[in-house]
Amino acid sequence: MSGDSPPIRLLLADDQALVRGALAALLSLEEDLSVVAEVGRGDEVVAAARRSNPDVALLDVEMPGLDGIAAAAALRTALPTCRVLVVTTFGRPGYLRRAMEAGASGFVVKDTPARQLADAVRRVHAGLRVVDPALAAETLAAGVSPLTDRETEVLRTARGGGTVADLAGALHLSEGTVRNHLSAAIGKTGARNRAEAIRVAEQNGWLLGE
Amino acid sequence: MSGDSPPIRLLLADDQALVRGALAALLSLEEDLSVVAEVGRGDEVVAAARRSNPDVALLDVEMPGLDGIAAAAALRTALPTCRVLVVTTFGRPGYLRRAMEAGASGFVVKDTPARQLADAVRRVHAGLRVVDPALAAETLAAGVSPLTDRETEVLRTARGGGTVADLAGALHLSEGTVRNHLSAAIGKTGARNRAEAIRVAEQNGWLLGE
DNA sequence: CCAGGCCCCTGACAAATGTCACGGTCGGGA
DNA sequence: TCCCGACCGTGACATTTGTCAGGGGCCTGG
Repeated sequence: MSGDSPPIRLLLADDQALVRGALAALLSLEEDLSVVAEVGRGDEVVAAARRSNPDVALLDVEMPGLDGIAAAAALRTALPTCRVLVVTTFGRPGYLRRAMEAGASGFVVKDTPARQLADAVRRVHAGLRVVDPALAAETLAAGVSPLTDRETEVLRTARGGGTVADLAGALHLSEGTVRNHLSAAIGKTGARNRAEAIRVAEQNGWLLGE
Repeated sequence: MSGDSPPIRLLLADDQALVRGALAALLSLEEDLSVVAEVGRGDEVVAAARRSNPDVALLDVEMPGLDGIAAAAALRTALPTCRVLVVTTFGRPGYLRRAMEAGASGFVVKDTPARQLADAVRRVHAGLRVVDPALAAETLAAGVSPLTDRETEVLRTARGGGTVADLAGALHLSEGTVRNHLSAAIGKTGARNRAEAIRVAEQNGWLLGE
């Protein structure tokens, strides 16, 4: 923090241009931080990082092209020295878990006061981990997704809201199989509906990833 | 814009503290703008505005307590001189329509480049209207909600994802009536499902307000 | 006054959905 | 090796959902 060390180089990834720019403005107020790249899609993160060589990347989870978790994983392998701080709207347990598994160093929800963001960045840059304690507890409580791969896939496809026949067609499965998977998912989520099951799974962040 | 006129006083309302603070930072970079109040709930807008007497209020639509549209209406009656600029994540046709009906002067989606925000604020302050042309066209095309009050209410309640019996209980209606309203809504939205109907109505912004 | 719209209810029906029991394949442990 | 679990499928079944045709009450505008 003594004035003459080079500033921390930041990459910002968020699909909403306005908040992206606003975050850039916010972070640029800090003397020791410098925004060196901004992207609006997950699949542009690695390329931009290669060009600009940031110290810390702030990634949103909900992004077109590639979600922030996957982008974090890709970034970690491409530039292992670059730390990742996930900044997201939704504090879903599964998001946090998967972000950490993907190699993120920090996880911040957009509810947190603006002043804490710069500190989070500095902490992450210093090699520390930044996680909201309450969310961490919730994550432990929620546990890993009980859904099998196929069930997850079926549920994710069902999100669009089609009939069983549609799902069967889209997934190249029999209607009966689709119904079985859905039934299993409904049971495991404790829901009474397909719709409820989708909501539960979504809130827990179980519908992400491949 | 000649340097010595007093700055435009701004009120910011957004439930996500981080973006709220970030927007404040972004707008504070402009010489002629000054953020005089920040709130995180719709039902705090009027009180904060009374205290700080802003020239322009930037309101998010999705907020706890009171949605941004309703807050805009309340603000317009409480402080008619204060202009309203709605800043929202979703460019839903119904949102724009209702924002305008509520007396908003401008409507900006969070996808727009950050640099345009300050200009939008200045335009609104100058008495002009600010609307994304593409979204305006879409709004005209989408038209007013075809749903009757009751249908809207049933659909909004059904969003939570319960069985017909649940809805009937929550709304103090007969199950048959609920089914009839749902059926009508499904027909009017062109959907094939309850779930699809909800999605369509939500995307068009037909599920807001009372 | 009457027509028309919205609201509420009933009852019956077809279609979609959810559940269950069952068999079979395949791969990875014990 | 054998067993277990995930996976795919079938078929039958109960339940829920969506549709339709009615009926009445209430209000509003012509």
